[in-house]
Amino acid sequence: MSIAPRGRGSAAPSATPAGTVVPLEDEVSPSLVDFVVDAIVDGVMSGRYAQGQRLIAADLASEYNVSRAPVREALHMLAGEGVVELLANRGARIRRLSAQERIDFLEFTEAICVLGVRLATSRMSDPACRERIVRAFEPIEDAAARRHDRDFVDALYRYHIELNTLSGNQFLEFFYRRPHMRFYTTLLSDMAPGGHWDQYLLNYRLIHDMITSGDAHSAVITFTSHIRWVLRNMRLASAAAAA
Amino acid sequence: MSIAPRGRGSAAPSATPAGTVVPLEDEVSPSLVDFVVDAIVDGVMSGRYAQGQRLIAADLASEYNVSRAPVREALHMLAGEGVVELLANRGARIRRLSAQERIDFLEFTEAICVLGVRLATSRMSDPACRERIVRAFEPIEDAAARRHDRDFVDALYRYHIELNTLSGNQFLEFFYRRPHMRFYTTLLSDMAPGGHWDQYLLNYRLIHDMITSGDAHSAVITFTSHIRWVLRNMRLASAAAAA
DNA sequence: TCTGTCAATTTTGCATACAAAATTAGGCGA
DNA sequence: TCGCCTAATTTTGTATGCAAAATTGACAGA
Repeated sequence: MSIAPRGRGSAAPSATPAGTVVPLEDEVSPSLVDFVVDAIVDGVMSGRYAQGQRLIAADLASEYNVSRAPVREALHMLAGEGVVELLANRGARIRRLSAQERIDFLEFTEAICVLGVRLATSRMSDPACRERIVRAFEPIEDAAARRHDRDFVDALYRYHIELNTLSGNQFLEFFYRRPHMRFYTTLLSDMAPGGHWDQYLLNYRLIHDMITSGDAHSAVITFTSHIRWVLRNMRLASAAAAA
Repeated sequence: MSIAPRGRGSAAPSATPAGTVVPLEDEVSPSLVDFVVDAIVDGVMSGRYAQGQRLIAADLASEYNVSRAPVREALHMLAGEGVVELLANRGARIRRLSAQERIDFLEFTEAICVLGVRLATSRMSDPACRERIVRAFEPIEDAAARRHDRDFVDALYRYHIELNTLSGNQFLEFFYRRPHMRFYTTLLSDMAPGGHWDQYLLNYRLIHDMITSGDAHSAVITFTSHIRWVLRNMRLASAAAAA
């Protein structure tokens, strides 16, 4: 586990029994709130916190060796992001997405990412941009070779971060980089490549080729078709599971 | 101004000088955090808080007659939403969007709303759905007749809320209803209809006709063309202002 | 007049205290 | 055994205190 920075207030919360993490002055001092936010997001990504799990402020406080105040502020921040949900008088839970909501989220993401694909593709005449995209594709190949679904979905997420950054649309970049997008995207890894690793990778290679060739229209068509195919698979799997 | 509910803690914060709002037990008691969040969002919508304005926690606390704790939690929540930005050791400001960021935001919104337009249009065979959309269009006509840009943009926002709700995509609905979408959309009213009221309204009537006719493809094309036209106008106006 | 410095003031960030709501545990009757 | 009631415990929501960072303001020197 990491170590909480320490700035102001008075000191670390009083009780510091045997095995707890002692806070130390690091180089810089981001706020404890940021520290806790990052820790919780990491915990969710790594699967340490499960969907729907209740988060007890006091437990988090002692785990990260801070008081409840920054923990509660962090939880409210994450609630604003949509990563946790706050129940009146009953604290915070990691937000849980039903299969349907995850399907809906992917459909939503398609709409967002299409914009990034379209705008970034029209910048491929710049070799430096093209190079960034080419490099961002490598982890996708790597994760697919290892058949590691979590890494695969994460690599796809990072690939689209690159696209959205190159798009030149600041808002798109800002939005896609926020923790909630990473959080929700991670939740897709349960369903994403499913049993279709080969076709999935083939599709993305095609998308990548279209993007790097600078043909925005074809890139959009190819990307959209791929996501619609994934959505069909997810809906089929979901219907099968219900029956 | 409204009145803060009161639940637990101990009581209202000690000092209650002459003209301050005395908290009262209302029917229900949503948390003070929710109360403050709503109050700040309302303040931003109504223009009482300006873009970039610094929000002093202690001032808000005494204004709403609560302590700083719920105010800080509310500010963190709004920071998670992207309505305010938190600067380290320097508190909160209402988020300010540059002209370029507002243009980028509209381009982003296009991508989102296209999904709602497409999905909702395919539901127009249900008369009840169609009726809701038809009614949601009336405030648009009304605001346009009054040439009231803020109301106009707000009516457009609500119209798209209806579309996104009818879309059946729960995530789209969830996302579009969040305060930050309303907040950012409101910021567009500076630039939105600009000097093009008549064409803008004509375009939206056409979009509305396409949607209610149930022709999803045409609805998407019409909507996209309209937003691209608005984007061109905004970019021209922005370039002209820079020169 | 402008600019830089330093003390006074303001404001933030965090820890802590405590009442009320929620949860848990234990016991009692069916 | 099961369900229900009540008391003990946990947990939340809010208020408050205080040290450090940021801001303000007054003042000296250019």
